[in-house]
This record gives sequence, structure tokens and C-alpha cells, in this order.
Amino acid sequence: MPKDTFYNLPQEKRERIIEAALMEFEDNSFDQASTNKIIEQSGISKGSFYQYFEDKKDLYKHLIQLMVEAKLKYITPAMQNPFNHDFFEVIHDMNEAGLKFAVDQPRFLKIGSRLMQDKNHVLYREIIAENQDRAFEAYRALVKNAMDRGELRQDLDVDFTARTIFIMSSEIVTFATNGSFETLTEDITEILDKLMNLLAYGIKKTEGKND
Amino acid sequence: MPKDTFYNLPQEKRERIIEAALMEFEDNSFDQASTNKIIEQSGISKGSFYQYFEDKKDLYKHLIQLMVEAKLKYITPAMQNPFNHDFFEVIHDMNEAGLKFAVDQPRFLKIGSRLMQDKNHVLYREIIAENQDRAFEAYRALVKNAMDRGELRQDLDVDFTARTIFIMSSEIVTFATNGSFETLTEDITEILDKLMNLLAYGIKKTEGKND
DNA sequence: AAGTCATGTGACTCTATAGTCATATTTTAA
DNA sequence: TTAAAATATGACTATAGAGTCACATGACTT
Repeated sequence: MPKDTFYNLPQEKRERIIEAALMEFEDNSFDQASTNKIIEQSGISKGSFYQYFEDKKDLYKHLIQLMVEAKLKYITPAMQNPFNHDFFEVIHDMNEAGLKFAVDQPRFLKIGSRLMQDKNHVLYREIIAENQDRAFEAYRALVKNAMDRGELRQDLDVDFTARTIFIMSSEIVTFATNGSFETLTEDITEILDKLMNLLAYGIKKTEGKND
Repeated sequence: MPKDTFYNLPQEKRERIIEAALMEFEDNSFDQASTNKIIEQSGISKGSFYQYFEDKKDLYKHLIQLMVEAKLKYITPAMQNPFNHDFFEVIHDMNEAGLKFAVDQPRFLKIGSRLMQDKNHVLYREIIAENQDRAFEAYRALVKNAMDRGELRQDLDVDFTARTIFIMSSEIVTFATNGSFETLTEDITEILDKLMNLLAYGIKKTEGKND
């Protein structure tokens, strides 16, 4: 958590620092990112930096915090009463929200992805691990619920299915953006349709053939 | 490519160096890995290191080379006449080989995964990118072929399908190993069955319902 | 005007890095 | 035995990192 001094700063200066930090962490992992560069870029002094933040990690965690807040704004609407809506519709909407976030906030996405990548890093455990678990649990509950309601095949392994969907949801972004995180290669709707289709006819209880 | 001096070394010494390098690169990304530590660990002098290798990258690429060779030994058998065998059987066998490699050679896997993660790194482009493309092309060809033979639904998007399978194949290892890369959490056969099942009933042209 | 508290500063410490080079040792050849 | 070629060495260079600290400046209070 940044110190009070940081929050007392005029908005303009605060934004300059965040901007510089985003730039640095966008292109570098936590360890490789340089506080010196952030300081230079934002035009504050070394001393000031440590008046605002405990250390490098403090600043980094603040950025992640901002990212989580931003992402929640996208995801929340899709999560209203998820147990009463059609399973595939919920999954669809969540992925759609995720993709929109990816397109609108490429820098946040980039920083987030970088963090997710190094699963061995201390920060991964500190920040991501628990959130990942919570997200996975949400998927698990959705799958279980949909199975109970007869929307999905009864012979599915709940955990395996939830994990597959969870991973596919994480990967759909890379699918869609070519890894550059800045522009969409294909139309969101089209991608989601293909994904849902592939998923559904492996999961959905189906009466006859379908194509 | 290591220098001649390296290959002239007695096998024991060469192995000591490789061993130390594996240890270091297993736990650290290319940038974070320390040549100093490798030197210490293997008991050679700084000067000698640079008699054996051009630089850090040279050593690293050599390790990757060893990894590729090791992995090929696993994968090759599954790739014999892939166009004449059942599509799902080929995919199954390839994934099985990949999983076995993961269990037998956890250090190689770890180093490889680490490299795959940082898609922005120069080394990624230098080493992985082209191989990934080639691997993806292989999947694409398999899918196309299986569609032509009527094994798969005719309305599939070849690229999307190939990419999904490709990604699922990469992720199956994380599925199976809990991210620790050292022990399998579940039985390989079981995991593969679930994966193939989930995949098949979204792809395979099916006459009736199935469960 | 004097004093107090929050904020700003950059030179400095300590640590670590990759890579170099002059010199020493060992091996091979004549 | 001698000369030359290959290999070994570690102190050293140059660079960069995160974080500290004694001091300076500004603002607000009494």
C-alpha cells in the first residue's frame, strides 16, 4: 500500500508516476523493471519515490490493485445471478468481458499476463495464486450447477471440466490478439462463437447430431 | 554453439558444467540466471567459461538444444505416418509422449516452460517462435487431413481448431502436474481420456447422443 | 517572525552482474 | 629438451541495481 504522502500528491503528479510505472512494468518483469527508470521518466527524485512507496513491490502491488479494479468493472455485469442463466451464456459473457478488457486496457493486460507467467515467483504466490483459486472455484460451482440442472452431460468430471474452461478462457485472449495485446485480429463475436461451439458439443447433453 | 574447447573436455567435467547450468536455468529466467553461480557450482574459473562458450546465451541455447533432442526422442514414435492413423489416436499419442517427457525430464520441462512464458523476450523469438509455428502447422495439417477424411465435423474452422488443440496440448502438462513438474497428480491415462473425450465430442462428427 | 512538520533531493552504500585480459600452467609436437 | 599450441585462472572493468540518509526547501501554525 502506497504511503499517505503519495495520496496527498496533486493528481497530475500521481498520474505521472503511475504512467511511468505502467510503462516500465509493461515491458519488464517485476525483477527486471527498474525503479531508477520510473523515477527518471516521471521526473521525481529517488528520495521522493521512497516517500511515496515502501519499496518497488509496494508500487507494483498498487498497479495490480488498479488492474483488478479495472477488470472487475468489466466482469461484474456478466456475473449477475450466474446460476439462473444459461450456462453457456454466462461463460460467453464472461469471456466477452475479458476480451473487451483486453482490447481496452492492453497495458494492464500485459502486466497481468507477465505476472501470471512466472508461476515460480514469490509475487505470483502472493498475488495471483489465491485469486486464481477463487476464480477456479467460481467455474467449478458453475459447472456443478449446470450439471445438476441437466444442462451438461452427467458423466463429466467437474474439476477437469472447470479447469479446461478456465484455461481456455485465459488463453482466448492470446488467441484473439496474436499476443500483441493491442489489436484484435478477428471479430470478438466470431471467436466467442467458435469457442462456445467447440466447448458446447463436448459438454452439452445433445440429443442428435449437430452440424 | 559451444566452442571446440568445450567438446574437447573430459566427459565428467562437461557434465558437471551442464548439471550446474541446468540447476541455475531451472530456477531462473535467462536474464536472472547468473553465470557466476554456474561457474561456482561447477568449479571452473570465469576465464574457462568463456573458453567454452561465446557468452551466456551460447550456453543457454546449448541447453535448449539438448532439451529439443530429448523431447524429440519421445515425440517421434507418435508421429509415424500420422495421416494414416485415426486422428484422435495420433493426438492422444502425442500428448501421451509429451506427458511422459514432462515426468521423466522435469528440469528440461521447467527450462522450456520458462522460455515459452516470456513471449516478449528476444530469445523467445530467436528460439521458440519458429518451432511453435512449425508445431502449429503440423496440427493444422492433421486437422485438415482428418476433416477431408470425414473424421471431423465439416463446419470447423481449421485454424481455430488446430490452435485450440495446440494450446490444450501445451496446457495438459500443467493440468497433470500441478505446476511443480515433478510428480503426476493423476494417472496419465485418465487425464488423456478426459481430454480426448472433451475434445472429440466437440469435433467428431457424431450420429447420436453420447453418454 | 519563529518554530514545526511534511515533503523533496541526489550523492552515496552495498551488492551483483557479464564479460575481458595478462599471465600461468599444462599438453602436444618436433 | 625445447618450442609452440591449447587451456586455465582470477583480479579487474564497466555497468546497473535497490534502498538509505543527511540535508534542503516549502507550507502551515502559533
